[in-house]
Amino acid sequence: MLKEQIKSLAHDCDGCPIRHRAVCARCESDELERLEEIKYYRSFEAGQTVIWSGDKMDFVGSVVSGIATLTQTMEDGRTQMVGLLLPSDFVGRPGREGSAYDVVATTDLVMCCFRKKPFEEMMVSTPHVAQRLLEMTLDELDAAREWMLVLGRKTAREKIASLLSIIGRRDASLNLREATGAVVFDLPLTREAMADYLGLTLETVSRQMSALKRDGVIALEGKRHVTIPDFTRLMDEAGDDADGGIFA
Amino acid sequence: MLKEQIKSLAHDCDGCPIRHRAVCARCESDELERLEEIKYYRSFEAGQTVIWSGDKMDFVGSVVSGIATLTQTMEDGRTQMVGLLLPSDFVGRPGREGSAYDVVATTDLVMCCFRKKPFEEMMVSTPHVAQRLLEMTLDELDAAREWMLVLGRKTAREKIASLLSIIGRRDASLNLREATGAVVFDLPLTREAMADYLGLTLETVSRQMSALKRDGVIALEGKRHVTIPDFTRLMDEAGDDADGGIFA
DNA sequence: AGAACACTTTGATACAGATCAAACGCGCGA
DNA sequence: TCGCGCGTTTGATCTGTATCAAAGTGTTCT
Repeated sequence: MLKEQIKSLAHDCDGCPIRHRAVCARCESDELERLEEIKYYRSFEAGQTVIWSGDKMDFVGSVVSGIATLTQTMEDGRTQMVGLLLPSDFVGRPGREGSAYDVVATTDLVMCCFRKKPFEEMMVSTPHVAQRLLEMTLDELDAAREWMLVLGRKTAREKIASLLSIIGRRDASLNLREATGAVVFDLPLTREAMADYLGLTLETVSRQMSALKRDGVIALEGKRHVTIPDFTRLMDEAGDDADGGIFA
Repeated sequence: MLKEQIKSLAHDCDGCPIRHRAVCARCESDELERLEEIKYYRSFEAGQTVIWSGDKMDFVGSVVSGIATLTQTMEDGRTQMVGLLLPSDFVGRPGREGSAYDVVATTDLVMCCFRKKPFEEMMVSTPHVAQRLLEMTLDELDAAREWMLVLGRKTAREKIASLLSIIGRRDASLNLREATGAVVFDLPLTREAMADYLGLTLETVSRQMSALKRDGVIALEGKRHVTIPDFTRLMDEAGDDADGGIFA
């Protein structure tokens, strides 16, 4: 059924779900035509590795649907997630041969790819692509730095609350909000992936999830379906300034 | 004497020490002239705050000499360094009003500034500036992600070794290498700043520095002058793949 | 239905690094 | 010269999270 998804959106940027948020967001229709010429879709199943760290990357691209992770691993197996790729996020670095990270599909994944060489040429000739990529890279850098504060200075409980608030914020801005004001979403990550994100062990993640549930900060249905009755309370637990930008 | 420094390099990009590495690196001479028109120098003393988090930033700019830090602080005072700014590094984000971080001069500091509005206009009209800024931002993102692995997964000893190896690598590539092959440099950071960089307490930093010294991984003269007799050994202690790219 | 498997929860214990506390060294101004 | 202050070191103790271990849940395959 992945193949079906691909067929359904093949070669039509106008109907593309990420048209207005990805690298191509700023492109005029003539620029878009040039991109269409060099683009192609690839799909990956949940768990599949998209790129191995160190491998030569001959393409760059955008996540169209699904979720992928960027991880770094030490020789002894310790691993740290360094990026969480959601639809519209960009993968790969123009001007670098190999990937510095493992890219792994967390869910079934569809990517819109461009061969690297032609894309790099477009970067020079099409300022709108380069502009948008700069903007996206700056956003990613901001996110990485916020994450550094989480990794370096927050307690396990605060880390979990921070992660839930990041995911909840994103989902709230797009779709799922209950009439009551509660935020509801499905966790796209296993306990182990959450641990890799936060620099914890999966046991600690599990314990802190149980604790947040016991304290009424979150409600769980099954292991993955999360309800946040009071988002401000969650932000509080995350140690973030509760300036509540989301609910403005 | 800061004023003297400023005078000595005022308005002459050709003699600028960061000419070939900063945002202006790719500029042709006509583009450089346009930059010269909107640039001005500012100097800061060690310890001075360049920008407060949340403040409106009406300029962007490059570090010409000295060192500055980017830090984030929680309400209760926990702080995490999220960037270490060396000569040629860029400060500020085109397209954002306020700064998300405190920028503090760690040593006496000279910056080459551009008023934000004209600089943003140049970003559009001068592709070489935008191209170079993208490249630099991607490098910073890579550095931030390497740092995330350090913060999330490394032990205190590995963290210290990682920091020393980062500073040592930079200095080794520029200048100070002994005939013996040893790397020698002055630490530009206090123990407290190192702790903020690494997500540790200053006591732990001090203890691990003592331990590395005791074990012969580093030698100290005074508190700040560091000698690394065997860089590969240090990389080992940092838990990094000792693929020794520096000494290639 | 039952077995096999992946993911998760919970418990007992160990330990790295935090915290609290004291003292050291050194440059600087009086 | 003294003494003050800042950065640093070192010591004693505490604690949050990792580690080791076992059992629970739910899903897929036969």
